[in-house]
Amino acid sequence: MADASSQLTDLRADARHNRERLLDAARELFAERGLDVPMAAVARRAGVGMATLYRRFPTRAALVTEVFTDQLTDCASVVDEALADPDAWRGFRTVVENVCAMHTQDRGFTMAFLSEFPDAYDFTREQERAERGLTALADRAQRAGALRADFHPSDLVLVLMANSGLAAPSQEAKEIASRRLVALLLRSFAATPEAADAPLPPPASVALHDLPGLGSMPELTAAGTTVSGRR
Amino acid sequence: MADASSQLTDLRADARHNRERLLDAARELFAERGLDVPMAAVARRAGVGMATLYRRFPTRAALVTEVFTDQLTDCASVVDEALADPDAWRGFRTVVENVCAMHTQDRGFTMAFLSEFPDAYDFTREQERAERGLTALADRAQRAGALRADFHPSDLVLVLMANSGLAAPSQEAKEIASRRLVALLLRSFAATPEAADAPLPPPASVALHDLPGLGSMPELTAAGTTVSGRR
DNA sequence: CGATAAACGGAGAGACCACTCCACTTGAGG
DNA sequence: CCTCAAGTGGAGTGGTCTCTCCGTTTATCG
Repeated sequence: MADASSQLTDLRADARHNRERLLDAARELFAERGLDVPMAAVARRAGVGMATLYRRFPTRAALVTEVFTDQLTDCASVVDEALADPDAWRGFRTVVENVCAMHTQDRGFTMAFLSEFPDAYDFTREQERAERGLTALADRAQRAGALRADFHPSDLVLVLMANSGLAAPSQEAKEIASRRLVALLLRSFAATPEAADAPLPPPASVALHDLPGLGSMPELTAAGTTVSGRR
Repeated sequence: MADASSQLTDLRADARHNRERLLDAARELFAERGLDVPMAAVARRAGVGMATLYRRFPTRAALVTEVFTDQLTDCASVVDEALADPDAWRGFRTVVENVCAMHTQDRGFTMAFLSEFPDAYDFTREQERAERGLTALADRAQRAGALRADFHPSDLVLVLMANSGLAAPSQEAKEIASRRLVALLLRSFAATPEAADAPLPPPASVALHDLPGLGSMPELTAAGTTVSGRR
């Protein structure tokens, strides 16, 4: 069972190097374009051939897992930090804000975080650890009278999923929207007036039009452009 | 400019019939599986050939537009109804609840609603009409002192996008989650204590695992099953 | 009922993607 | 420096999807 470590150290120097390049490339592309980027794009950005990518990461899930376990453990440590905060509400609030910010900044992370990976055991384990921590955090805030009694742990999942639904033409607009949404939801969770009446971050000023919506849906826009418009 | 109507009535009887079948099929499939269903699936469900589909709706956008303009006008009429309600807050609340419910029940509608269609002029017009109505509704609720002063019209778009991010293994779970999320957000918008302290619908009880997440992302699960697992 | 244009179905061209195979290259121990 | 297994790149295979072309069918009107 020392395979996990030996497999990596037994790798030849160039192979280990390429593996890093692949992970970097995947990290970038997942963040920018989500988990469904073509495998060839990852290989190309890493400057290696397809075979190298597939030899190192036999399935897409393997690559995704490898890329995001780091960030997932970061995520969990954010929770631990928050549990150390003497102010239960501030701890709770910061975690929600931070996790949502992470998800907004990295498109792929959201998708990975909200998914189940049948193969990725340690991924799932970290996921559960994060979940337990979050529940503990909520519990503490509730006992401190800062979090409403009708809050349910699953509401956190709701917040995460809601946050993942946000879309905007620019990354910046997306972050503004996320901050606002999170503040709105936190206000709804707050039990004390001072927390509930904290000022809101600026509105997102996104309209129904000028949304990327189907811009991220190739087929629809492609229908008009690919054939008739391209040439 | 009488083209729009004449084009339809000039259609041969069988063609008009097939056109209806295509719209019905598309409506069903868009609702179930989103806007990105294969065109062939639409044709097959309608019981017609590909050519018929493409002759009637040259682009996917044309089909989408045709399918959803009805529902969009329904949407707008919900707003008009709400404006007729003497209780400004109830009107506001009902609209948000209804629109979100519509979106949760129809996957495609959400995608269409949150998108811009460069070609679909009447679609855009209805979108703007709905937007104006919603703003008026919010204005009235604000003047009545039922809606917080820091509410901004764009927050409605936030609610819609947030709602669209919800995912769950079953349609029912999705609706429960949506109801809860909407209630949470409405609570955050409410200016009066009685509105803010209304009881919440039941929690969604979705965990981080057991989410469809990448289930709707073919590549990831397919990677493990298609080749090695299928046979 | 027969002529004819409108409408039809489905095969197929072209693009894209996941994943594999194999002839060539290169790092590392002797 | 030589050997050779480990490592590599990229062409190739099979599958899916969009959109078109064309030979056949059929509604409609005189």
